[in-house]
Amino acid sequence: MNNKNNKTNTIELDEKTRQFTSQCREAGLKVTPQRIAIYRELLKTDEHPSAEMLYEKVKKIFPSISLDTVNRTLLTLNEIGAAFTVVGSGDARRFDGGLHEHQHFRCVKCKRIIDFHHKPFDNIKLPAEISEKFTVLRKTVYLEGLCNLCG
Amino acid sequence: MNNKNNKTNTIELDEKTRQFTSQCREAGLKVTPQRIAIYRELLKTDEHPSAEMLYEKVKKIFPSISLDTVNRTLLTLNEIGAAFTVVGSGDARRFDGGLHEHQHFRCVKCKRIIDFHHKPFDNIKLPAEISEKFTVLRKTVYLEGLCNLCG
DNA sequence: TACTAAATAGTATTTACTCCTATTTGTCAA
DNA sequence: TTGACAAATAGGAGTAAATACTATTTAGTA
Repeated sequence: MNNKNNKTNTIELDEKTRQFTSQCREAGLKVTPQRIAIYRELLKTDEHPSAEMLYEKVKKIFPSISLDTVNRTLLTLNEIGAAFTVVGSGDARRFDGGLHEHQHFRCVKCKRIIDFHHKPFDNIKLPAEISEKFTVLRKTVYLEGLCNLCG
Repeated sequence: MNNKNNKTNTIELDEKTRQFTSQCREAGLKVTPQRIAIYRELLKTDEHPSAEMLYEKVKKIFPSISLDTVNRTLLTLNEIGAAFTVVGSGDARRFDGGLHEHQHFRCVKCKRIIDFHHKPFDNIKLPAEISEKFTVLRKTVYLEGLCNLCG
């Protein structure tokens, strides 16, 4: 292993880019240099960037690219499964009276957050690797998908 | 049971309000009617409201309340543990190249998202109650806390 | 009852994201 | 290879969410 963290090395990156190109064509998407650049910048980092963060990186390659293009492209990648949005990110902050132990299911379409309770999820055991290194304040099982009304 | 979902009935609500009052005083916070109203409106719903949603409700009681007050108050409640923010909500959308199966730890202070991988978390078994009712697209164990740099 | 620190109202600003439109470009078929 | 067309992009405008700022009000207390 000569690559730290989850970063992708050059050979892997080129291979992934080829796969990505096919994936675009299969999905009926055009293979634009901007799209490739955004994809590659995303793979090159392990910092889970926002659209804004990637925009700054891609701008070094395409100085005239717009933030909207970066954002739209990332959402498109998410749709074809070439990249993912970090679960739970990107929505307005929501609050919870939190009276009982429970877990959340979030509908990606209508954005409803629905409580459910499954006892085995109440006390998840963390690996020592994590609990030694970080102060874990909250741990939960989080589900996303389509609710009964949207599905 | 004559209360649907997680909604709190009147008796419970009054009891919770008393507890909340003590909790404020213990934390050195003033007990203002606005604060009480916000807290009670939060408990009365199971829709996991945003600050904006609660603002609309509380405005019926205090027509001149400001959105900022609602938002600040909710963040304060979260700090003293009288309410909770829904895990993962309230931040800019973040993306992930998602090359390998992994889970996320999010630092609440610096907002870094850190990957970790704990095999037992890869295939969580859902209760039938959920998988029958909803189309679950993603399921994950999500951790929040303080990272090694902020802790 | 009067003082003080904390909280609030109202407004302004910042940030994240989405929408709109004219222009450009990748793809496909002749 | 070229031309047509749908898709994608650039740039800017618009919208929503969250935060910051400041003058005023209020809860706690002595």
